[in-house]
Amino acid sequence: MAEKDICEVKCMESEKVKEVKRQMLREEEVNRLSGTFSILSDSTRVKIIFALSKEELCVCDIAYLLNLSISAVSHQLRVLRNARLVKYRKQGKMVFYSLDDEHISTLFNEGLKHIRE
Amino acid sequence: MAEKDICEVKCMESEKVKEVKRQMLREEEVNRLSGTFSILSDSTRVKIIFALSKEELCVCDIAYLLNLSISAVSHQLRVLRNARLVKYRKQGKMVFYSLDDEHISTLFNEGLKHIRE
DNA sequence: ATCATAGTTGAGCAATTGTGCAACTGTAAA
DNA sequence: TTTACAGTTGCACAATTGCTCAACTATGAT
Repeated sequence: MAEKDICEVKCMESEKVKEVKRQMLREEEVNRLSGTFSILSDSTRVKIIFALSKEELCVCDIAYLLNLSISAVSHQLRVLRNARLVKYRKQGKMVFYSLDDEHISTLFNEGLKHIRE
Repeated sequence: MAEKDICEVKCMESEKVKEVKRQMLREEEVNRLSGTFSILSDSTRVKIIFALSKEELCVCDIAYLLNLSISAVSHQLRVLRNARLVKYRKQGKMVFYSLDDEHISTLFNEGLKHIRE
């Protein structure tokens, strides 16, 4: 990031580059964008989101479906809760989770379309 | 992930859960999906993809725009190359990069729509 | 051939992240 | 109240990741 690392051709002072610089995303937008994608960048969370896109499920159901510990699932559900991607409903000792963001399904399905070409 | 961790309510043997299990994504799909999202989960790569969605740029241009070292940018460009999200064109000593995947722009813009509500 | 420059690459480091473990909360049944 | 169970949480640790540094390749100019 030192000035010396920048090439001397001055290509970066062209109109083209200035225009890109002008349009560049703000730091906050970049962070929210990469943050959103990073939630979907883990295979456990992908499986959870897929499962919840089909049915409302309790923590135990999810652990069973993913063959993972209750603890691991709960940790990931917290991530999804913090990101407001899932909501939950308590019923006795059990907690039922479901998706709480229509955008995320769209994003998720766009990703599916991508990998399926 | 031990059996003991699974609850004893047998909720996971309901028809509902069996049906989700039947529809569940294959491991390979899950990995490709989370892999795709993980490429977009880093703010540096988000900026690079955004910049390249506007213009074809050389490594130096990108480093200048992102205020990062040539090396750091080159490392990230390799990630994008390996994922076949960018292509490059050599011209003398310089290397010009551009997007090489129409899907990724769609996914990217869907993400933008998400954060902008 | 020699030198300078644009970019690549591997090693190493610091920061982040996913999961297991164990202790904890809260609800229900005995 | 006591006990059991569904789920949560903090800590620790291993694995991954992004960047720097320095050495390297490749191209062009002298």
